Amino acid sequence: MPAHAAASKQSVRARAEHGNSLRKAFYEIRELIVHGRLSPGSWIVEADLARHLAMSRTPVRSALHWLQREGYVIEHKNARKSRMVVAPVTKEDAGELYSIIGHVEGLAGRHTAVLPKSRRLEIVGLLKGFNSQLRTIITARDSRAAGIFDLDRNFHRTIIESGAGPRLLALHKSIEPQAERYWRLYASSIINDLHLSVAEHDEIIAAIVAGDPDRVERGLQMNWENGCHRLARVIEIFGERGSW
Amino acid sequence: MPAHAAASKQSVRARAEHGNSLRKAFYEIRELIVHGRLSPGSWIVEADLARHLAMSRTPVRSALHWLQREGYVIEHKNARKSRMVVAPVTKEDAGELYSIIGHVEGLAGRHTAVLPKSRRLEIVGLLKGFNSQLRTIITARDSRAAGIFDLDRNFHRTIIESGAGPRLLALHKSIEPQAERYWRLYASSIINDLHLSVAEHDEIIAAIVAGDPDRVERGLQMNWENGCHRLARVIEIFGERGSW
DNA sequence: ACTATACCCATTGTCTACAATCCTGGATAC
DNA sequence: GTATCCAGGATTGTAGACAATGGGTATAGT
Repeated sequence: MPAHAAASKQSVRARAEHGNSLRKAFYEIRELIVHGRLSPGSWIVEADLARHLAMSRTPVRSALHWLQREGYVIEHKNARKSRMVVAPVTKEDAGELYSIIGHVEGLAGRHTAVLPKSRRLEIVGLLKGFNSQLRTIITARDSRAAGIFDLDRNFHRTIIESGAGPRLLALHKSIEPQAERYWRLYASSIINDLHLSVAEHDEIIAAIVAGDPDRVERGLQMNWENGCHRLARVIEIFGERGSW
Repeated sequence: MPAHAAASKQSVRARAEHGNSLRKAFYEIRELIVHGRLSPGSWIVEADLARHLAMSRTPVRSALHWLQREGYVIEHKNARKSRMVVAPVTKEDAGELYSIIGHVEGLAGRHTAVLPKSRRLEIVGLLKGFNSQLRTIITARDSRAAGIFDLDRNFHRTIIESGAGPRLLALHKSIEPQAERYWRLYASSIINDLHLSVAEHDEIIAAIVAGDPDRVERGLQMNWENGCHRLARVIEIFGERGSW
């Protein structure tokens, strides 16, 4: 079948790209927002994004709706026309966001706390690993923000994935990445307080070892709440917009 | 401009419908799911829904993505083709859902609890109204499920809208309607236990009057947790699928 | 110079067409 | 009789076209 063979050659590329545009658009646009390449408050034009991502407006549009539902993008509605803008960055928003994440993680943590002891110790092993890596970075005064953020995220994600059911996990996955925006926008300054967060992580680990749901929940909530305070101080100094 | 005039005649209808399809699709499909007209676990075909709603697949498709993000619809992914099915109804899911709602409302309730006293009393006035209406229905043995559900929803929504910020409110609005599915599927049996829920509402009211955030949070969480237990018993008896 | 009005362009919301993929059913070979 | 494979329909994913709307700008009138 030479016809088939010829067709398959073309479809190698097509097959690889068909059905992935929406996902790709979602993650790429989210990346743009989280990394501040799309400045908070700036106005989004579907066609521009579509060109940038080399795809049609259809998947871009859907992706934007997802992002809107999750709070990365907000809608200026004039009658029935919706202008989308990148969600602005404010102290109030950070406070609410961090508080929600803290409570969501707290709820998941409660379940983690009552897992069988063997499983808990397994988890604690991972957590201690992440935390000691963080300590290493601190003492080395190595300020590669990316690595730090990933370690912190892995710490939390490990707890949540162990304890949360599918709904709670999905909720966490949709909310938590938004904290990354604030991390990245104000990272350089947050890093100085990293040792505080690491200490709070130790408390959380201890609580998991003890198998005390209330204590785990409180620990996680506190970690986020304190993180929010630390962040608020920085925002106070540097202003609310993603500058540049 | 006769051409313009002729065009405007056509556009009277078009103008009324332009830009509302997505919203309409979202709410109508959600309604279908919540009311059980789309049976849990059944397989969704975009084109069928589009025909049913008298619109093209595009807005339907977007609406389905929203619903997927919010958990009304889940995705059976085979490679890169996603088949959407109406989210099944299970005891586990109900438990997780109710727990999440309880904690989200609890968090909002904390803020409500620390509002100025005058505002709190104003809120409490509304709440007492809803609750006394519920009592009336109970004593009258009037089992119009719809009214009961709305009253209960208004009770909770009043608290949340008073205390929650935009993010938390959006979160609540996207999660809470899913409880309605369970209400409706098993309503007839839940109503018998309504007096318990009403009593719990009284405790919540008292906590708001006292201005005690912990107590308000606990009250709301308990209300949902107990509701979940009551629901679980019913599911146990009637089976997990939306029958009919 | 300032305001009001009308037009035009930028942008969004929807629709239709097409490409890719999956699933089912039947035909064929063993 | 059963297993396998091909074909065709059914369904999803993307692209591009088109209609509608809103805001900005140029122009004219005062």
